[in-house]
Amino acid sequence: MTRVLVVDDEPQIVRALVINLKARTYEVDAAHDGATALQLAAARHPDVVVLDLGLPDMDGVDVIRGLRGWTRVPILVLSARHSSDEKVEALDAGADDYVTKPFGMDELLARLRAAVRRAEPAGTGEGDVIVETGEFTVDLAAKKVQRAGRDVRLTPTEWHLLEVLVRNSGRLVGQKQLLQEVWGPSYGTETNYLRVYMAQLRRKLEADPSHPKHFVTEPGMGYRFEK
Amino acid sequence: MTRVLVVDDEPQIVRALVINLKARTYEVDAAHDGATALQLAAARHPDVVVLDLGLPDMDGVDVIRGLRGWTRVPILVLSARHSSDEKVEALDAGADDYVTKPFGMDELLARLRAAVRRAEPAGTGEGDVIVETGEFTVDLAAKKVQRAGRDVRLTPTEWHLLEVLVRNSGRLVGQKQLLQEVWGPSYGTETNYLRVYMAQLRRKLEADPSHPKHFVTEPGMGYRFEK
DNA sequence: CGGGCGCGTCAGGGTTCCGTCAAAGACGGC
DNA sequence: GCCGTCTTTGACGGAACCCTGACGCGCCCG
Repeated sequence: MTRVLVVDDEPQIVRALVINLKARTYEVDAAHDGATALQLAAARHPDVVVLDLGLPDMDGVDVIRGLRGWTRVPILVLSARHSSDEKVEALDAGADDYVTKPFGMDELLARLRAAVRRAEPAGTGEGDVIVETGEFTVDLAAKKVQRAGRDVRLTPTEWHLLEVLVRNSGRLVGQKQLLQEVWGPSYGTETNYLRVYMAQLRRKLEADPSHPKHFVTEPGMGYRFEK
Repeated sequence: MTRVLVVDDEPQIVRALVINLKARTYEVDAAHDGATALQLAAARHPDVVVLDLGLPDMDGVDVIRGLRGWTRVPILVLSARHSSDEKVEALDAGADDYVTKPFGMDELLARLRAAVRRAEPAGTGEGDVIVETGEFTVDLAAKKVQRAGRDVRLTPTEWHLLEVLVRNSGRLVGQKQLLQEVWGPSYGTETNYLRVYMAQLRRKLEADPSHPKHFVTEPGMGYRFEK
């Protein structure tokens, strides 16, 4: 199920979007100002954001920057402004598309589909969404982990953490980046979360959890997943 | 260098685009019909395609489908048609964006930048910048150092120091600059830090630490990293 | 020829960082 | 409204890391 975050301060627009999106089986969250939008984005991790630039509390472009600080989620900008400069500024700040009001619902939905489609992982054909180690296998598409032939049960947070690490296989991921990608942009310093959840992952997946081979700690820097 | 394929049958539009793109150091190919476009795309593997839908030999949407059969290259559609149905059809066929003529060049270029930006890998396993010497390799993105096939563990400070030196490969880096980049702006004179950590780096990476080949001391001035 | 300066090396101590455990709090399902 | 699961906290021992001071060496210059 695709999750959409709608951000607009005009209730009738939000209403129209929510109705149309829900009718097409999207899951929808709505925010009417920038602060709520950033908070909801962090909490719910939408697959795409529809963002009106004219918000009551902050500049829409700053909302884009706030999101881009920690996520690459597609951002589709709505705006009453037709000026070329506004469009360029929003797009260069990290927006993916820019639609001027009034807009046609069909067109908006088509642009939304396009944004979601290209954000999907490229590995549809033969791309290996499955990562194997000597002891366990991770299927990123199916969100499944197997060990010794048996499915391993992971909580949502555990899975999310595993996913970020596996997607950066072999590469060091800084603790700040991990925290922000899993818990949201305001959690850049709560390193104790990492300690607890890394321990959970190792207990569930490593052969010898106290001497991890695949989830390696780099003291003072971050963690690294190694096949 | 980013390569753009421009497809349009109106010579003046192609000309305007080519001039503007080349001025911004894009590499540009141009086609005036669909068949040539598909052929050029296959031969040159552009990073983004700008496609006019009104072509003389075939339907623009079929060009999109032809491309999407084998590539996910971003496609930015240009069209004189404002109808919503046309847009929806093109977008659902696999286009990434749809701009109606007449268009502003600034806006088009901004949309092009957005399309290229989101197509570039978030960080795929390969494609990292790797610096090699005869004895060890440094992967700056993965924060990984290998020597004789084995991973070498570096502490945060050691890594930071190595990073500054490697980023200035071949150039002399003054001790003051090194100190300030690694330890912070208020540390301009504690040269003993440098001595200690340079020794650590050499012990971990040089074949003969007391006769360094890659981390060269320039007495009284600073240090230099040599491949 | 001797002193001074800059650099390399080593080892100890204070501090930060990490793994582990347990328990309270929040959330959702029945 | 209760119960089980998941998340968030807090505390503690141990490990890793950073700073520091001392010493030896080679080079330049007096």
